[in-house]
This record gives sequence, structure tokens and C-alpha cells, in this order.
Amino acid sequence: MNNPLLRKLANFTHLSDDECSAVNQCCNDASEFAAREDVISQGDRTGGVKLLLEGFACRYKVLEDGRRQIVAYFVPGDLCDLRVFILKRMDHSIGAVIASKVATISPENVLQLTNRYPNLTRALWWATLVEEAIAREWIVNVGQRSALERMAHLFCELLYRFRAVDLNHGNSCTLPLTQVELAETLGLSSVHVNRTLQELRRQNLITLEGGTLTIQDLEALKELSFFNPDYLHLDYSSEKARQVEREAN
Amino acid sequence: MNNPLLRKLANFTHLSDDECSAVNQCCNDASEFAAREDVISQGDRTGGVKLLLEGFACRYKVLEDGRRQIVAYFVPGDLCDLRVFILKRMDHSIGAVIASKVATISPENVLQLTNRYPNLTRALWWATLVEEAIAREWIVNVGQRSALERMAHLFCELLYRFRAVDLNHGNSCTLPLTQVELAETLGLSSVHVNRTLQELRRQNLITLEGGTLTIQDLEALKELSFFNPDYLHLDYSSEKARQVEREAN
DNA sequence: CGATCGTTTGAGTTTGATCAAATGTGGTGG
DNA sequence: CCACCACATTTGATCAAACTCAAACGATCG
Repeated sequence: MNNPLLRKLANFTHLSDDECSAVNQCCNDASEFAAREDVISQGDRTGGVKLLLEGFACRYKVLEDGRRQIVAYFVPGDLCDLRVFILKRMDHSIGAVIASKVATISPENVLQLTNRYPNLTRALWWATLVEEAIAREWIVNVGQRSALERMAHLFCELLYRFRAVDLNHGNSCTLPLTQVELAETLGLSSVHVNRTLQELRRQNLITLEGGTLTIQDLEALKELSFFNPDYLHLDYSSEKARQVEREAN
Repeated sequence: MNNPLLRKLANFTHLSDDECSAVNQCCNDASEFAAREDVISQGDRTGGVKLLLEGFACRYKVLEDGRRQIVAYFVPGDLCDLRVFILKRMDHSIGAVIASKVATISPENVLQLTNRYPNLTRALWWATLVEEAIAREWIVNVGQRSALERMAHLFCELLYRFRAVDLNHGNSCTLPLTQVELAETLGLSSVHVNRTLQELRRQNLITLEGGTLTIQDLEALKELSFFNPDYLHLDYSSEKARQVEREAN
């Protein structure tokens, strides 16, 4: 199970060996992208579905006057909308933040998967719904939360998402963003990001260095930012919970 | 064609009579909601897919301390995620802003539609993708744009969306929100919304009274807010364009 | 060893928030 | 018809959060 997508989907349901290998076969067409290289750019014709296998990437939009807003992060296992190919052109860009490995699943393969494996299809829909929920939460984040809360909330979300694909190390995960990029994510200036980071460090809530984020006090960070993980729908009450239980015994 | 959903989908593709009547049959189970009444609340078990037939509604999330963020508007013809029922519980609420008529399409009916009508299914996917694109644009809006730009951008979007379902009157459309609700949409204080509205009026760009928004100078408003309608994927280059052309001749 | 990029710091400014009060506006009941 | 109430809008004054500009500092890399 070295496919992060499969690890992610396991949070929603159990997948059969058949389903797993079908997914794996679709991921053969993978290519490498350099740090800060676009995987696909605003205005491009849409093609297959992009799946991040390794690395870290983001969706972003650029305004005519150059302002940039990052609207989503891609953690390994994340894919862009299953149905992108329905649209003619991309209305935003996807860029690798660090060197990344991205699989492209052709429209045909997507349709084959969804035609043959209903259970897998449900899992992919789940992933899509979670992606949408995250976008909504980001609106709440920039719309309502203060700079400190905003950043804290983002960090909580990231840890949860890395955990969901087993790519955390305890309360640490990779976060290879510059402060400028963090600013473009949070709707703040880079100077203010710097000061907000310092404040979080001062309160001994996090450390962030060398592209690694460590959350020293997750509970405090969650409380500070009103973080409620429900929107991630990491539904440990179902399959995975039972599996976790079995392993625990 | 008095079903706003069908009018909306016509922006993407031509639907056969069969497909149209299939959709219409699914909309029989409709109920009325009073102004400011919740259609479905955060934490509720998910049920069928909600489709707004008449009125105006919004998605919103409430933080523990009472702050509220509206994360989406529903214009007639809009539906919430086709696959909500995959999730156990709602992570946000949907509320009627004014008295509204909402159809509930059962999961079974959704599955039947998508099994039988591939073309219709593509159209529904398109609608879902547009919804996601709007959410991303809202992140850009609150993240990067100034109060004035933000409000102008929202108004442009609204007009385009009402146009897409033929519910505009020239450059006017319904906008039955209080300034407090506008504030909760734009991530501003209600006081500042008031002043920003005044500024837009002072520049003779809009009027807003009695729940009706009129855009007096759409071009100027678009320019002011860097509004680029691409993200709405109202693809007049395809079917509808041809239809419009035919009608024009 | 410059050159480049990212981070940090300081000072001054601006945007937008908060608080408080006044002013419409529509609806209800006497 | 008017008094009253609830609610929304408008205005003013004050204040804080966050931005901008500018410069310095520190890594890393060819």
C-alpha cells in the first residue's frame, strides 16, 4: 500500500485487492515536476486527472495585477476534481511547491474505474466532497478568523491531512512554503505572516524550520483557532475505526 | 422549461426531452421554507440532494463563538453536491434567505438519473465543477481583494449567475440580503459594508434597494473588481452559443 | 566571494473593526 | 390614523489589526 491515494481512501472505506490494483494501474503514467514548476496552468486545456504521489503542490489563481491567492494545497494522495476534463480550460493553475511526482489518470481510465468499481467510486466521491469542504473552510478561515487563528487553523488542518495518509511524524509534517507563499494562502502580507509565526512560536505552540512544521501543543492550537475536524470527514467511526480497533487488540 | 435547473444546464449542453422530463419528475418532492429558515443544519444527517427552485438561499458555517461566514449563495437552479448522501453528517448549514421552494432529490433518484442519462450526468457534473470554481473564487475574493473590489466582484458574479437561469431583468437581479448578511459573506463588518455600498453608489456603479440589485455600469464594475467570468464556465461557445445564434437569425 | 533569496526588524500609514447613537421603514394593534 | 416596536441603515468617533516601505541580516549556491 505505497499509494497515498489508497491510504487516503482507507479513511473512508475498505477497498478490495482488485480495487487497489485497478487504482495502482491507473497511476503508472507519472511525471516529475521541479520545485515551483506548474503542473498545469490557468487557461490550459484540461486533460486527465492529476494525482499527487509525492511532494507538495498547490492550486492558485493570479489576478490581472499580479496578486496571487493559493486556494488549496495538495498533499500526497490528493487529486484534482475527478471530472475536470468536462471543462474546456483550467480556471486556475496547479503548481508543484517542491519537487513532486504527479500521476495523470486519463479520462478513459477514470470512466473505467467508476464503471467497474462502485465501492471505489463512492470513495473517490468522498474524496471530492472532502476537497470541497476544505475549500469552504478556507473561506471561513480568511473571512472570519484573525491572522493568528487563521494560521493556527491551517496548521491543524495540514497535520490532520498528513496523518490521513500516514505521512506525519508524530505531530510533525512537511510544510515547504516560504512566508510569502503562506501569506498568499492566508490573505496576509508576508511581514504579518512573519510576525504571526513568531507569536505562535513565542507561545510554544509550533516550530517551523527547514520546511518542517512541528505542532508542540495540538490541543492548544485547535482551541486557539476553533478547529473542528468534522469537515475533513475522516470517518473513523466506520471501516477504519474497526480496523484500528482490531489492530489495537 | 420552467425548471431553473434545466435552464442552467442549457448553458452547458442541449438536453433531450427525455432528459428534461426525467429531471422534472425528480423535482416533484418540493417543500417551502420561510425566510431565514434552515433547509438543513450543520450536524444533520445527510439526505437527498437539495435543489433550489424558487427564492434565494445560502450555505454558511458558524464558529463556536458565534461568528458566521456565508460560503455560498444558492440561486434558483443551484443544487448542493450531487453526492452529499455519501457523507454521514452536514459540516455546514443551508438556509433560506427569503421564502424559498426547495426540491429534495432522493439518492435513489440521483443514481437513476446518472445511470440512465450520460449526457445529463455530464451536465450535472459540470454544475458541480462550477460550484467548486465559485468557492475557489470566493477564497480569492476574501483573500486578496479590497472591500470595494470584493463587493463589486460579488455583484458581478451574481448578475452572471442570475442571467444564466434567465432570472435577471437586464442588469438587475434580486439580492435580498441585509447588510449584516453581506458582511458575513464578504468577511467585513456591517458598518464597513454600509460605507462600501455607499461608495459604489456614489460612483454610480450600482443601486441596491428593496432587495433588488441594479448594476448601472457593468463594465466599470468588472474592471474595478478584476472580474473575469471564465470561472463560471458559462460556455457560450458550445451548444447554447449556437442556439443563441439561431435565435438571433 | 558576490549574488540571490528568504527572513527579520522598525517606522509610519491605512484599512477596516468597534462602539454608540441617530435615523429611516415597515408592520401591528389600539 | 397614529403610536409603537422591531429591525435595518446610516453616521460619527475612536482604535487596533494588518499593510507598506525600507533596510538589514542570514543563509545558500554557483
